[in-house]
Amino acid sequence: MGTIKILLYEDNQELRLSLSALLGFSDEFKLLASFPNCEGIESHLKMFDPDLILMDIDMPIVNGIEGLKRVRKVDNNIPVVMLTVFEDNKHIIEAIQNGATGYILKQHLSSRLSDAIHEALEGGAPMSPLVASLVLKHISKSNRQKKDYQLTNREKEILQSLTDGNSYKMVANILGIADGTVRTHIKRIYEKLDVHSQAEAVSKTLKENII
Amino acid sequence: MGTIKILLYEDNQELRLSLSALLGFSDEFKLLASFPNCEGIESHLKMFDPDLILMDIDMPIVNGIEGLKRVRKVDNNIPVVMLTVFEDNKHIIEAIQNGATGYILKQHLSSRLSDAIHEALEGGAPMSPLVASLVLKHISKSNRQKKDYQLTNREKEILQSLTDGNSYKMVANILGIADGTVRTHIKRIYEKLDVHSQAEAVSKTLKENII
DNA sequence: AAAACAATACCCAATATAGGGTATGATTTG
DNA sequence: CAAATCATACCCTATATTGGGTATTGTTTT
Repeated sequence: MGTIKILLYEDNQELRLSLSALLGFSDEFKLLASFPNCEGIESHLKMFDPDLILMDIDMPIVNGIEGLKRVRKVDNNIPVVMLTVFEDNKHIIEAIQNGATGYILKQHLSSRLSDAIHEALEGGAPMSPLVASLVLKHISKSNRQKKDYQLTNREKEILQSLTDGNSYKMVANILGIADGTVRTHIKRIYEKLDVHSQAEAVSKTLKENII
Repeated sequence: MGTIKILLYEDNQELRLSLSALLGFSDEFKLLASFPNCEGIESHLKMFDPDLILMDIDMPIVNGIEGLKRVRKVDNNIPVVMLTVFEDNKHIIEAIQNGATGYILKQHLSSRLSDAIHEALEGGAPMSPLVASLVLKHISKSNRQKKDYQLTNREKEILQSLTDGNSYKMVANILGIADGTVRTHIKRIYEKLDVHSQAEAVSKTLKENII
């Protein structure tokens, strides 16, 4: 494998220099250029054709999240490893949702940078454990403790079917029971969920992950 | 800090032995006991009071996911690091959703185990990069590319309001326009989404993240 | 400037849904 | 074994929703 060509976005000059030095230790890395923010990143991509991008998040003018979005508009594959001093929940999740490849805390840079670059190029997602922990919490939060509405199994089946967009006649057909029976169940479901229409029931069910 | 007390669940005897050896290299680790599956894990917790649990996923009788659930029922804090040979998307996500602390591929055990244990105890989430990558994809998939149904702004507003569970009369009130107008918009929305009821529209909207 | 689109508003009729009942057999629970 | 719960099924009526129209006023686009 040839040299790994890297672009760097970082507003802090000191860190830019030390990253440059860090990458210079090995001649498998080549720092093509570095910029103090993501302005014009689209043209940088064309101009330099990098293998990987290292990107700070908190930068003036055009920050890392915005930069990441711009990159992803034109290239969905190039690894973008985010760097940050802050274990900033919001930014981390936002970066990940926008397709960041990995997320390294600056405090771990000296020990992890080289490994991280290789991992990113091999399809992995280099991540400081503290970052990973935030991500995990985000996930398990998102299927957080669902309220228990004490629905019976049959009621859950019916609510599920309603939630799939079926009218109650369709539900009756699908489950092979009479319309009236579906109605009875639905009445009870509405009582338990405290809703008064199908739309509300579907909305509540999907938003609260009830089933 | 004293010795780190560890419980191990792993059905493969060979691996159990090699893990035991691996932990034995450093006297900061103490393997309290190991079991071929998670049966009786609740009483093991009481009996041994471990600092950390290492757990295989694929085990007979009571597997790692089920074991993890049982642990989390009685203790939300103890780190549980999952081990697996398979980069099995489903299991990984399921484990994480059930509160796994970290997730190490067995192929990385010899190089990563010791670090992983420390990271887990320090509140981090040790994760093989390939695992992390799956997790990230899971997250960004969940806010994936939304189809464009070419709704106008007004239509989006109205669909949003419907999706919040409002009837169209309520929508009319909220937006300060006549019922009939809401109706007209809704008709067009239904056409564009190709649905034929509020429930279907709400369902499609929430499931496909349309707004 | 003509054509297309967006947002507004109304008409009618057929169907669906919501909320109020009652009832029965089967199963689960105390 | 009695009581409670679950799943089934039906009745009635008022209201909501859907699908089919037409129409006016601006605003964009061509």
